[in-house]
Amino acid sequence: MEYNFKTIEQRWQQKWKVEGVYKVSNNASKPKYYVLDMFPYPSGAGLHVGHPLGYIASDIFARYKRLKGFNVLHPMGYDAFGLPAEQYAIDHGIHPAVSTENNINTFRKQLDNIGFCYDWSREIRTSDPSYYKWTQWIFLQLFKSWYNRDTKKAESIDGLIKILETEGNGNHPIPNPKSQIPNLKSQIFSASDWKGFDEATQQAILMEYRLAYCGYGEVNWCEALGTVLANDEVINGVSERGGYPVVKKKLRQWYLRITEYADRLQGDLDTLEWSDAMKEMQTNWIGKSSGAEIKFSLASPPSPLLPERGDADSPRTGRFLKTADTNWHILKEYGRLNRQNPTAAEDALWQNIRNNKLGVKVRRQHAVQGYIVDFALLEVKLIIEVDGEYHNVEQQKIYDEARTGYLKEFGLNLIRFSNDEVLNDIHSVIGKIKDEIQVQKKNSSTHAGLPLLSKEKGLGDEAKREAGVKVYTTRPDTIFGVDFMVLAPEHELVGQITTAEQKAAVEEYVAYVKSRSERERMSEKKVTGCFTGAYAVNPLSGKHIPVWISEYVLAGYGTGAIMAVPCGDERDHKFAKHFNIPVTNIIGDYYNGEEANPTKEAILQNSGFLDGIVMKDAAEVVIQWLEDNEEGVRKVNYKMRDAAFSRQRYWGEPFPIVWKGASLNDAVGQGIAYPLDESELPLELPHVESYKPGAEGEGPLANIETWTAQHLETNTMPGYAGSSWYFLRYMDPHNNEVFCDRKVSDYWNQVDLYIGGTEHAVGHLLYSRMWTKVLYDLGYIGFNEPFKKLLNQGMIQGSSRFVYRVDLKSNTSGKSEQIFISRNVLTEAEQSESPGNSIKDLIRLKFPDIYNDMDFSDIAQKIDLIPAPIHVDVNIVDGLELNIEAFKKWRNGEYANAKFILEDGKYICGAEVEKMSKSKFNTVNPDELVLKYGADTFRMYEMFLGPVEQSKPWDTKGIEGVHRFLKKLWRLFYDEQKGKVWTEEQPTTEELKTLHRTIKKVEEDTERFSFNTAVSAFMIAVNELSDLQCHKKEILENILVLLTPYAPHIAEELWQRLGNSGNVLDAPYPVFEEKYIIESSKSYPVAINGKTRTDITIALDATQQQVEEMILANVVVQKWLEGKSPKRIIYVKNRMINVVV
RNA sequence: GCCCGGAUGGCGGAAUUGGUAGACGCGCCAGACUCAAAAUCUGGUAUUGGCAACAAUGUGCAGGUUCGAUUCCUGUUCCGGGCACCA
Repeated sequence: MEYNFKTIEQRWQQKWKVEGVYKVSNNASKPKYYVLDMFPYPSGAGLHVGHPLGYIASDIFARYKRLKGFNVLHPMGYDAFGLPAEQYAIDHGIHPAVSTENNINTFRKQLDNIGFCYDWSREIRTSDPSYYKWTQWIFLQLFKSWYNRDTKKAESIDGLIKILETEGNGNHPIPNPKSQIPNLKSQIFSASDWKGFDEATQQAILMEYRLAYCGYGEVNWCEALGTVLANDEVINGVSERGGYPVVKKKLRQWYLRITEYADRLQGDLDTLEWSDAMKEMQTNWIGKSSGAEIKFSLASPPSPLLPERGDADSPRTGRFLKTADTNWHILKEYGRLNRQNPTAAEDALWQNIRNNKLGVKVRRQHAVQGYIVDFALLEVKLIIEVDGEYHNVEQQKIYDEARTGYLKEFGLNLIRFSNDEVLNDIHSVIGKIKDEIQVQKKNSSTHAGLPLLSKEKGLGDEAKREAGVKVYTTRPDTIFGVDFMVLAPEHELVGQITTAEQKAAVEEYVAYVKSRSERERMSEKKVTGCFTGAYAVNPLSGKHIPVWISEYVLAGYGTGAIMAVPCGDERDHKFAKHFNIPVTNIIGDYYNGEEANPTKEAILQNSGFLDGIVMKDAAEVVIQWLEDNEEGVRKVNYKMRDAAFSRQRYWGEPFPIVWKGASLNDAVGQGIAYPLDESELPLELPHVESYKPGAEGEGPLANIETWTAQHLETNTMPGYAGSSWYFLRYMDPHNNEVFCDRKVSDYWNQVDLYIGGTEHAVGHLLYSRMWTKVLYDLGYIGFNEPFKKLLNQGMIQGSSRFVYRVDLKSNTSGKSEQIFISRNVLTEAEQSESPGNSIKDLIRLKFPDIYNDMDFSDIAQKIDLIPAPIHVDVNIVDGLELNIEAFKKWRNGEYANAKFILEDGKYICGAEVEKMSKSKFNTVNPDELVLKYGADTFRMYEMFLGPVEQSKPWDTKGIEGVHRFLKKLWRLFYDEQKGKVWTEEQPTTEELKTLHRTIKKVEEDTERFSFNTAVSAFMIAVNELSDLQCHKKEILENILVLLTPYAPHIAEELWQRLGNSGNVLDAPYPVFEEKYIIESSKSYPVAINGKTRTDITIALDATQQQVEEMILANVVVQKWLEGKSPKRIIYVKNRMINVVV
């Protein structure tokens, strides 16, 4: 009786399906376990052998957990929205819904072949309206929420509105300090301000808080194709298809405010059982760093007319009567001391006006125009003084009046309160201040001339210039080493600061950068940049430094501007060298003049008051100085940016958003975004005939009149929308009331084991973590991390085969000839002095007729003589030998008339390991292997290839060995001639030892996902049992249970044949017993000086002394000792013995 | 460029905590069964030298720590993945 896998596998697959054995219940007394595969995108190419690797691993583990008594959730479905289906629709005119459906059917058929234990009653598809209804619903929750930094969680936007109505936003500033809202003068506003705003302004402000918000972002715009391109569709600034130019274009986009979650996404990594590498990748992506944001004011270039700071003797220009710099610092120091020792009245007032409680920033003990004032409200040019009794003295009154008058001259108004007023009637004091603020605000438009100065050192006369340029640095300690500044070319100040002479050069450079992708910009080794003509002033050293722009500074990172310290940063150094900018050395011998040194150990030099301090200590000193002097602030920065959450595409979830309030003729996207009512969900994707983008680059939905007439959003959601929460839907897939019943998600909780590739390290895995946290904050689920344990599967690579073709064209007949040269013949020719001539000679010898007919004077022909490799289908190559007959028939006989130069009568192909892909003709279809060897063999072979986590090339050849193993297993039960051979005899101790060693090994290996070694353990067990001629049911049925997760079909068949009732799927897992494998002695390796020379068998309970005696008596050891006595004998129990001579 | 992995016989890989490098399988070689082939079974197989016993070398490369390193450290080369619109 033979092992007939075809019948066996079909029978059980059928039976399991009919009996619904994989259907999982949401309430069971058993403990739960949730095993999930990463959501597959059903591509048109179908499965190749690389795809099922992770699915087999998860299937094994799910089955193993089931045997161990768990209620296991193991679902599967499809991430069915996506770009490829849309591209296919553009190319072939087939609606994405149709091609996706077809692809899913193929996918499913292929999966079923392999015998997975998915509960298909829970299947979901993201493109199904009953699914994306809930994707839209969750989007609305994001839209209707904001992140409260005080409570550190997402909360309803209604709560925020209440706060704004009662206290303004002083305690909850707008998350993005760079945001600009029309009609809003200050980022901070009071409750009454808020009430005064019109609907559009209020909504614009709320948009700045929403977790899903609308903003503007750059996309790759290809004018010629009239479409937005993905990054990987852009190569060297041109489109991959067609090679048309691609530029950056600003388009309205939706975003997720994932940056608000940066800290939690970072911190909660500690609670996850993910590989360190994966955590590290997420950590780097989040990119938390701490340092300082430093303000550099802008200066005109150094010139005789405008004195350098610190040049006290120079005449001051214009109306700016300045305190000499030396005095300025003294005043600041006084201010600092005063702040530390406030009077009772000062403190009382301070507590009532700090933190923007007035809607205006208030500074205490601030130096203004040569005086220290108690409180300065610079935005509204208001000074508040709180006076003690001595101000009633006559002399002081005169003095105070003079001071008031003096400040007034500068447009500064001063109001004065006595200590008593403040301490006894704070409310009326606050009221007076508020009134005064209003007056000042009204007057501000009439005050001509003076800018709102935050301090008295403006050289320019524009507010923007005075505002200066903020840079973020993680190395404030290097501040004195700053030799220049670099802005991102798209930095908003570039246009304003560029001088007339540099204008043309800057514009040209900005245009160049616009054509570059972010990736290209970061990987560029060549140094490029352009001087703006502007200079910035280092706030610590006063030094004027040139301001450059360069592509290596990205607008989205930090402030979009860096202070360049060439002696400490490699890129800055290259830049300085390239543009001949002098380098200041602040690290002494640590800098060799050739290379930057990013050390933190150096003792600072050339660094003003920092001289002599070790760099790592200096950072703190600098930050302190910056904060004390209001030249900068301590800052935690994240590299992570808010996630772009819209696509200008058709095949994705529509946004449940309507734009209202703009005039009727306005395009969609103007006015105010309002959410659809939840009862209107799902907002179904309309049918389209064309997938062309809208006129301004919007998605195809912009072309549908019925859509735009309703002012519905024309963008669609990106691929990761549906996949960010799908693991929740599997728990409760048919619920029409909620996305997932809270009771059900409480039962299933987190995904216990999540299996998928590292390519999702930062995309999908971060987004779904964020969504989970939002849903948790809003109380919809009870856990804040989706995937407890993560297992990364490696890629299965293809092993490509190449043939080498020489193309020749006849001069006389115009006929072309294709000659294929075998790999090693070609190698020989290539290694000769003149490869071209060698190949010519080969052709002359082998095909004189062809040779004589060709004219080799043609340059093109000469070049073509060096053949380029051509991919050939791996299925017509045996090892490296090409099947020439099959090759001639390949591709509809394209190579039917090919000529070959062979070696030993064979054509040997070239080989290379590459990504498995149809275009490389190196794909292997699992269906064919299952047909030939069966699903059980296929499953075990995929596992046997090597560790799941590791990438490895596919080689079909080894599959025979696994198949042989299963046949050998079968023969323990049934003999071809004799039929049934299994017996009910009692097992021997040897047999029990094999069994229990196997139980231990397989169980341990499965637990640690070392499936390849588990397969090998099965092989060893079957080999041993064959040697022992063991056919005993008691042993064999245990092996079958162990095998069930790996080869379920054969295990079930034999289990039933042994006369067991019930499915092997639910059999009890064998229990390992130590007593069967205990040994009394062990064969120890004996090394002399670390080199193994012999073995000695020693009792396990031997003492050091006994061992030493045995060792010294050993003949081999004596030989190596050569009469000397050993220095030391190392005896590690159960391991080895080493004799040191 | 930056971040994360990986590298062990002809091939895939094993060695779980620093302790016999190469388990298991493929391939290859030899043998048994057979008229023959397939299938199956048995034995051998890191490299070099040697009839053998045995010896030397050997885990990408160069160093280091250690009685002992595939394993830990430093540097380096090559290959794979990611880098924000592929999913």
